[in-house]
Amino acid sequence: MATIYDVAERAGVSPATVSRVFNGVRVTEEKARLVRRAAAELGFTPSRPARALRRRNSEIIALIIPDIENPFFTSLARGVEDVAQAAGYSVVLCNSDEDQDKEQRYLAIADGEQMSGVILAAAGDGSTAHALIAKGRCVVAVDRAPAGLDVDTVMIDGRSGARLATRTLQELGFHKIACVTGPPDAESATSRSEGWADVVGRTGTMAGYLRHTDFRLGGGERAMRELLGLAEPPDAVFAANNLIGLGALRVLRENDLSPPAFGLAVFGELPFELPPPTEIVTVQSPSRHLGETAARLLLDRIGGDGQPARTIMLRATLAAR
Amino acid sequence: MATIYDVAERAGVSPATVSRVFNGVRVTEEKARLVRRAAAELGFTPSRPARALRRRNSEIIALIIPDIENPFFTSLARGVEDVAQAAGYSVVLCNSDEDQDKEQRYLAIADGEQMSGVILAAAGDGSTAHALIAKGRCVVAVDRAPAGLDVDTVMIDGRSGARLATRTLQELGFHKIACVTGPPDAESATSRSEGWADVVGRTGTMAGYLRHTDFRLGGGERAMRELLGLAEPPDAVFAANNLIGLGALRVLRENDLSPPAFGLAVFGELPFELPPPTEIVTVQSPSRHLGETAARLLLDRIGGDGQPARTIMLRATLAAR
DNA sequence: ATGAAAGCGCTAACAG
DNA sequence: CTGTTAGCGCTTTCAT
Repeated sequence: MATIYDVAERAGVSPATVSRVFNGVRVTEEKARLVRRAAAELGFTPSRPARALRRRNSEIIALIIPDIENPFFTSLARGVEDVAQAAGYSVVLCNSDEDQDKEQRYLAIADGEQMSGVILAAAGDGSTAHALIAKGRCVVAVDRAPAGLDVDTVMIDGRSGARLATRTLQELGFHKIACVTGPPDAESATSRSEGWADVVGRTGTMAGYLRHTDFRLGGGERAMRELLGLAEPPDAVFAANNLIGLGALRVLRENDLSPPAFGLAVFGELPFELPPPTEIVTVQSPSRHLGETAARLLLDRIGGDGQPARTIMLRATLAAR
Repeated sequence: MATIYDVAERAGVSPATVSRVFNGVRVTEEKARLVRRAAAELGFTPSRPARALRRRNSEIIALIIPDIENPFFTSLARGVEDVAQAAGYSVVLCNSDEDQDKEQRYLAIADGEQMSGVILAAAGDGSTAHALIAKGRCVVAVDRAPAGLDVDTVMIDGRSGARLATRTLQELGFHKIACVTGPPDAESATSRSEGWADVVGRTGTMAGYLRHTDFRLGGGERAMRELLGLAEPPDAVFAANNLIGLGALRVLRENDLSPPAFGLAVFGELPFELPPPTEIVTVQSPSRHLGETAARLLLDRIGGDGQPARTIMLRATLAAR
């Protein structure tokens, strides 16, 4: 492993000069050239740990997401990555697997690793980030606002998106619209069911039509089965995320109730867009944009921006059908 | 930021003892307790850069994949993660976006960051990894064997899987079977088209039925359109990966040729399994297993295993229909 | 503009 | 078993 000393010796300059060249500090063009050549000849790569140790900051940002197999989060990750890359930061993707312990472990790593900041899509109530924040490290919450965490937050306006979806189902002629959403302690879950309730509540068909489950395929299947088993089953369902929607769709098809025979509205993009024909009402969540925005906020903070915490709401839109 | 010196002082021991406690080296239980308490009180987290600098190794492994939005790779990532975690390693996920430059940049980071090793699903011919290997760092190739890179490699036996898929189409009564595969310089692409040729070649219908494109949705669409435009179009197609398959499916549906009217076989799992009914022949690639195996090989190497490079072939299997 | 030198926080000999 | 000490490779004053 070549070091700046090796490079310095070979180039006939001091280590400090080598460091300067690699950090864009002004140096005579001639010496710079010498240094670059020597570095290339030696296959020199600066040691990031050494630099991080010295500067107490690693130019890495951690992105902690609860499910790497969910296209919503991978798309979000792309957004983060694009912005971070452009600013010279690397992104470490951490998959918490909806597990608070794993999440905590990753937060500890982000801390110990002296990473510049963390973008967190929290599993559960995400209280685990407090320690980091207390140490003055930059944290941005995305998609899920952990209870009582005073940080910049980027969210999807779930309530208005849910209203949009539910209203569209009504316009399509459905009137017994159920709702399957995520766990009651997740803001993203409750805001969406609230949007649904805004539209459907007054019609008085709420009894038993609201289901909380997990944001996964299995949850959607289970809830859909329960709904179909009701004495008076619904004629349509609003699924609060893509996986729930997919699970519901599966159960519907099993029961020969494919849309549009049975109304289905889904919050969030389906993977790769299912091949048409799809008679499904889709509310596109701007996942990539969400990531870009979160990254930008985080970079602001890393840059020393000290204003009070902001919350940004991104609106979901009806996909063309 | 508390350091081991702060902890040592507070606990009334030497810094070395603190270090020992945090590294599982034997220390009197009493002192250990003292240290742990002091550390907790100070909110001490060991500095990973400092440790990495000193030990010249960071207990991080990089996983470089060409497309984070492809479920094949996210599933592979899960496999890597599970094994690495269990061994106390963190995984850094890097998305090269099928871009050699990005890939190179990530390899440089992995080097500079003194990461313990790299698992690489190379974009293109991946020659870019040579420098790393020359420096004696551990590299394992996965899914794609970069030309002339002498490292452990984990692959899917694409040829036999492709044979399986093509033969199944034949058994279903299709006899003009086309093949859409990836770029000719990707081993994963050519091995699959070879498997297809093994089965179909003798029937003499090869003329114009083999298409090379990229491993993406758009590539599948384009190739499928071309195939349908042929004077004598095929009656079935073997898609060499999931995205190509999805693209082909889209075009088929546009043309009212949904399977099973037109035969479709796909190598690799479709996202979340498309909701049934699916009349598609699917050859499941053991993506997660692939990741687990690669991680295990890498950990072996990191552990100092010096045997000659191994190549492991994992077999794909026909999914139940 | 450049060099000398002092650490950043930790680990690993080496002594005791 | 424990403490002392010398760096790991880099950045960054402070002089020059």
